[in-house]
Amino acid sequence: MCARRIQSGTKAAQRSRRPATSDPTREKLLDVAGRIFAERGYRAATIREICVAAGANIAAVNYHFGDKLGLYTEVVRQSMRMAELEAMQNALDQLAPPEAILRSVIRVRLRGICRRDRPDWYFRILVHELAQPTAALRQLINKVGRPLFERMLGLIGGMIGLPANDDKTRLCAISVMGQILVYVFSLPLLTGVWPELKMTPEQVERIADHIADFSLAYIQNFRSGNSAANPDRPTPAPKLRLSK
Amino acid sequence: MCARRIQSGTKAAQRSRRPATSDPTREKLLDVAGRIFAERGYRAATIREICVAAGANIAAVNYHFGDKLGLYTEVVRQSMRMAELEAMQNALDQLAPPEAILRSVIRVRLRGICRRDRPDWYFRILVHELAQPTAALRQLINKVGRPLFERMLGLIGGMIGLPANDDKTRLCAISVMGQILVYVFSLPLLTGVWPELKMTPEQVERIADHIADFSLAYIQNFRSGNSAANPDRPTPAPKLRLSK
DNA sequence: GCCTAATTCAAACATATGTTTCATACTACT
DNA sequence: AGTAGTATGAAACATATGTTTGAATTAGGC
Repeated sequence: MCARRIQSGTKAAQRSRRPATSDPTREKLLDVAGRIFAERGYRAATIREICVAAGANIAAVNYHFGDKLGLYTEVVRQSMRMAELEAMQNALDQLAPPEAILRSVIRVRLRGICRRDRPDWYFRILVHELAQPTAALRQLINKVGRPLFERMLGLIGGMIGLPANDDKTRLCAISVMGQILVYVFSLPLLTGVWPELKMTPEQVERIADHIADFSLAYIQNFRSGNSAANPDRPTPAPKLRLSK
Repeated sequence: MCARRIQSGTKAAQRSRRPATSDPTREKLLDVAGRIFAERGYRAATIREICVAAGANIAAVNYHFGDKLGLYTEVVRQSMRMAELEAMQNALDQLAPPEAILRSVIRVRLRGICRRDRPDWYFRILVHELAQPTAALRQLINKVGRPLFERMLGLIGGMIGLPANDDKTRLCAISVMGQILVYVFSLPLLTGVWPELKMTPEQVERIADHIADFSLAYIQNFRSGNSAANPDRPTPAPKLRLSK
């Protein structure tokens, strides 16, 4: 009878007490909340909707997680654990040629986006966080965005013969990431103007290959003939740095 | 005394009655609402916040626009009018070489994104609509997304020698659009991993040039040697269509 | 100068939603 | 079996927010 009062007072206490016990309703709540938060975002998702979807009482989330933000934080943390795992897994193929690695990274990222059932929640949650930020955004950037970006920087920097912190390397990395992210950030827009786009596994594979081809055309050309990428360019490409 | 009751009953009636009268509070309300809706999205924006920012009473929006959705609809409609105007303006330079046109389109779009003061509201509103759709999304796609996409399709299709409705043309158009949109959809993420990115006019110009260079490398190479874009590609690029 | 209609205002109303409360059911241990 | 700690349930509470109401104020026409 006093347990819940302790929890509502210090939400973290209850967490440290039972670190990984298999509480069925708690697990169900986390699972359902992940789906709903990813779908609607933090603000639009309601505790009642989550609880009825999980078959739990309205007070359950408050009992197990302190408050709505506690639940959200736990969902984000869990999602990011998965993201880290995935990143570690991908880091194994370091000995392949960089072109193949880039192709693989693009494919894996794009695959992770379209499977609706399984959680790539951190990606859909990231969409909502970017539209309407929460305290979780910083963590999400550091744990999800940065690893992908750093990986791209290392890969591309090596391929174009520039350091990872060169502006040109960063611009190229953003170009590649942009081509990937557009399929998760603005998928409704794309299907709106291109109804045949269904993101089936075969389509995703084909899209990933296109993005790799599209990107490698510039990257490999840059490597060979450094500044002569586009002869018919109007301005002669001044080499000023973005960060002065 | 009965006027407001008529309005709340049929919101459109009041619109048709006074088509373009310069009502100061109505104008102020629209202006402020555009800013706030673009910033917070439809759901998170509150009528009270809009009204106090406009120096109007809480009942003003209900009196002038019927309800919150009426105000939002009007804001979106007005934004899209501007978008159309801009699109018409850009369509003038049709006689330049396609490379120059593509470069210009990229630059104009990217410029429109970063000016915080002026309304490119439809772009920031589009971000929120994609994260959390409303009835306005379909219009926004048709009026904002489709023109840009169609323009890209025509341009790129002509450059790579494929029809506008070819999958390859569409993939290329999405690649270009993705590189642009990533700077508006995930700017917080980019500044998170690259703090020096400030989106000053000079930086924006440099970024636009990079995107053009990056894209033209593939497009122009595709035009000259159709399938031999990447010799060291593992799979031999099967030519199956995305839409079977 | 007054009257009618339009507009503005402060307050109230209705609903949605996060949160709390206390009673009840359940589980594990002795 | 009995009991302490834990979990669940139904209802109530507090707040935020869209909406409405009726009075007060202003503007324009005779």
